[in-house]
Amino acid sequence: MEISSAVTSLAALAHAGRLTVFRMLVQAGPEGLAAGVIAQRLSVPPSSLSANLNLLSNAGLIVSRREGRSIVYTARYDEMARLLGYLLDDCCDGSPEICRPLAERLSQAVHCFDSSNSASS
Amino acid sequence: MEISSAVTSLAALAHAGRLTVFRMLVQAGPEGLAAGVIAQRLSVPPSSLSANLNLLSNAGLIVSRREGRSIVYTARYDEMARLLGYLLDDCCDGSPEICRPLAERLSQAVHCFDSSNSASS
DNA sequence: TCCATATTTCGACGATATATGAAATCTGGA
DNA sequence: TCCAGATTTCATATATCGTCGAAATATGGA
Repeated sequence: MEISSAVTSLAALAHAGRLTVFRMLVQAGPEGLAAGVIAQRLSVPPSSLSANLNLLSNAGLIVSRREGRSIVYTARYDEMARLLGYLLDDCCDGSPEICRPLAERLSQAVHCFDSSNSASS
Repeated sequence: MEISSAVTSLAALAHAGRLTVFRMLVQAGPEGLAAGVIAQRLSVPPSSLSANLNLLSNAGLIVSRREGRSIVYTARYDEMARLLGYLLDDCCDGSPEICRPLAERLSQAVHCFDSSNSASS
C-alpha cells in the first residue's frame, strides 16, 4: 500500500461522524445500510452525510450500490485489512516480546483469529 | 476507547510526514530515535518536525524522554493496540467468513501472531 | 407522463490545520 | 560562568476541511 492512500484512508476516518458511520457499516456486514437509514439513525442532514459518505468512498473504505430508490453502503473489509496491515507491517521488528500484547489485543477484537487458527488444524 | 481519542490518533496519523515518523519509531523499537536523527533522515526542518512530534505525542501515540542533549522519541505500542483494537472491535459481528481474510492479513503483518499462538501449544 | 421518494451536487461561509524562520529554552562541558 | 549543540515555542501566512440549505438528479409506480 502506498503511503498516500494510507493517509487518505486515515484522514477519512479521522472524523467523529465518519468514524461512527464506518463502524456502523462494519457492524452491518455485507448487507450494508441505506444512506437514509444512516442519516436517520445519526440525526444528521442528508447533504452532510452525503459529503462524508463520499469521502469514505473516495478513500476506498466503503462502496455503494443502488437498490431501488435507496443507495446502500457497505464496508470494504479488504481495504480495511490493507490499511491496518500497513500500519502494522513494520511492527515486531525483531522484538516479539514487544508486540505480543498488541497481538493479543487484536485477537481479542477479531474473534475469528482463534477460529482461523484452530479451524485450520 | 473513546471515539474522541480515536479521532485524535487517526488525525495524527493522517499526514504523510507524521505517518512516516510513526512507522520509523515503530520500527526503531524501545530504544527510539532522537528528534535530530529523524529530522536529518527525513530532511525536514526541525521546527516542522517538532510540531508534528508534538501532535503525535499529544495523541498518545509516542512518548519522549531526555537523553543528554537529545530528546528521544518512542512509539507507544499499547496505544497503537488500543486504536487498532477500537477499529476492529465491531468487526466479525456474526460473520467469521467475512473477516477471515482480514485476520490473515493481520497475522501476516504481525509476525508474532504465529509465535503467540503456536508457542502456547 | 407525472408525482413522491431518496440522494447527491452546488455554493458560500466559518473554522481548522500546515509550514517554517527567528528567537527562546535547556543541557553538558570547559 | 560562558559557549555550543539540540529542540521547542512563537508568530504569521496559506491552504484545506466541514456544514448545510436549496436546487438538481435518478428511481419506481400509478
